[in-house]
Amino acid sequence: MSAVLEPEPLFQKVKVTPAYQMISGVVERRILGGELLPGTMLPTEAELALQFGVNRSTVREAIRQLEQEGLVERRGSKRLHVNMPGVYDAAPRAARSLLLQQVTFAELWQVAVVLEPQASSLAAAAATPADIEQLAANMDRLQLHYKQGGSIDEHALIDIEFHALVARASGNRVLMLAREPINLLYRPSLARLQAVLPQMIRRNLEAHKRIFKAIIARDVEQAREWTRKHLIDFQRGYSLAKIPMNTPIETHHLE
Amino acid sequence: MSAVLEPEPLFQKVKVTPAYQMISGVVERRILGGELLPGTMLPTEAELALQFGVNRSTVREAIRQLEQEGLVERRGSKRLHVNMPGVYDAAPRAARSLLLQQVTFAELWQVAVVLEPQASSLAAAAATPADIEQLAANMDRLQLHYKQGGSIDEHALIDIEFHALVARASGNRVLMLAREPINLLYRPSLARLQAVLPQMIRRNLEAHKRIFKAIIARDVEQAREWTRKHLIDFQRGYSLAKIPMNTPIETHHLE
DNA sequence: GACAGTTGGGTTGTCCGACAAACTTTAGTG
DNA sequence: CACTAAAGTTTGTCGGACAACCCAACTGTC
Repeated sequence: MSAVLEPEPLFQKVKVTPAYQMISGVVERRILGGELLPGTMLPTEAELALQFGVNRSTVREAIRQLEQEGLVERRGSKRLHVNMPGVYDAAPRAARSLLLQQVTFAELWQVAVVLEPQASSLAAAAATPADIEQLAANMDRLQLHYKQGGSIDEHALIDIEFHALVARASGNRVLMLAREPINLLYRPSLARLQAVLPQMIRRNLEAHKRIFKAIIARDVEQAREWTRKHLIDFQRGYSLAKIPMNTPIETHHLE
Repeated sequence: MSAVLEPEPLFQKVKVTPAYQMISGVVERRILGGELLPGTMLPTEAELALQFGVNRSTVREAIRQLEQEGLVERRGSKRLHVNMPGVYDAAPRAARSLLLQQVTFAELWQVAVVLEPQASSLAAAAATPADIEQLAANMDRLQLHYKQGGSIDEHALIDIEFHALVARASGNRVLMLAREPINLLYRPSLARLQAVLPQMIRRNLEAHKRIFKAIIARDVEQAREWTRKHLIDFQRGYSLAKIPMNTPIETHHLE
């Protein structure tokens, strides 16, 4: 009607949020805020519907979101449990889409070469006895695996775990999150490389040993430096194996 | 029954997956596999229900999952669009949970101080004219904002954008993803700091200028070095402002 | 009384049908 | 031809319903 003269609107457009989003939001904040502790059992869907005053269908849509975020989990196809995701397993989805985007080894390496030394260095400063114990266990497994000549892919897994443990030992949650894509992309790269250069396994074992020792010794600089060399060695492996750095990383490990 | 003698079971337990998971799985694979291109408009819920042969409620639950993953998006009005998450906006969820976990400035900084110089350095090597244009535009805005003395929070936003643009100019998708948490956590830190130290704004402007120039000049080392100094300056600001490094980063910017 | 089998309640996964609100398209009007 | 009003779509939400499944209590037998 009187669209000509538009006197400053008395009210702003209200931001209307769907109920299912409100609900998943409320639960999310409760969990992240620490009110709902991991392991807590949530009420049944019907009960939730009652408490929130909405229909069960609506609650279910909210649940699907929370499930996807990893904040709640269905144990044994039954009741929902709160499941605060440890920072490390936070971003698997995103990394998966990376894989399919044909990320190259060069991209992976350029990030790893700065993040990993930092992780080691921080770990040397901050590692707790528990961290070190876990690292030691990992070293043992790697050594055993080397002696017994296990499968290449399994070796790659242990190798990756080592670096993940180092990152965890740093106690830096941002670092752990930032490292997440590396974690995922390492495996195919490493496996491919070791398939071509078997001697790589031995070199890796020794590199890990040196890094581990530096961490125990609380030698921040040594830890950083050995890790840097480890990474550079990794890259050298690629050129030795004559694999171009801009090769996309394999994607067949997806499902 | 005859539970005593259990001859090897003829059939294994079949893994039964809920329909909503099957559906979200199918769509996910289609998108990630490249069959459904970003921007494609999906059918309506009713149509999807028809095609999959399930009820609309079931389709909706599947959609909630896909939405959460960022693979589909409600653009503007209503209809669903395919939205292959460009690496940059990939991990907002995870970063949010970080915020609420009371991440400290020290943790943020320890990651930024290695990632950002690397980003600049790579950008100096790889920036396209389009990248540089965007960076220039950002510089202009920052300068304008400085002269006119705009709000602190807005300044922080432009500042953050600069670093995000640099990362994008690196062309390294892993780096962009790894940087994501930094992106989110920067704002509160920066805003807080600038509130206490107004001169910080001028220093930032000049640091950006130097980094920008180094990138245009394709000077890889300079770009890295200036960025490193920029970061160290940032940290120094914290101690100047007498804010302890292990202060948790504010969380009230959440919603 | 111990134990196996049965029964029944609780809970999830799925479906059907319905309707208001918001948006889009179409038709109609000046 | 612009512009408005009506009709049609589509989403968000609701209520109810039911089969399948899991768990626990119950029951009858030895």
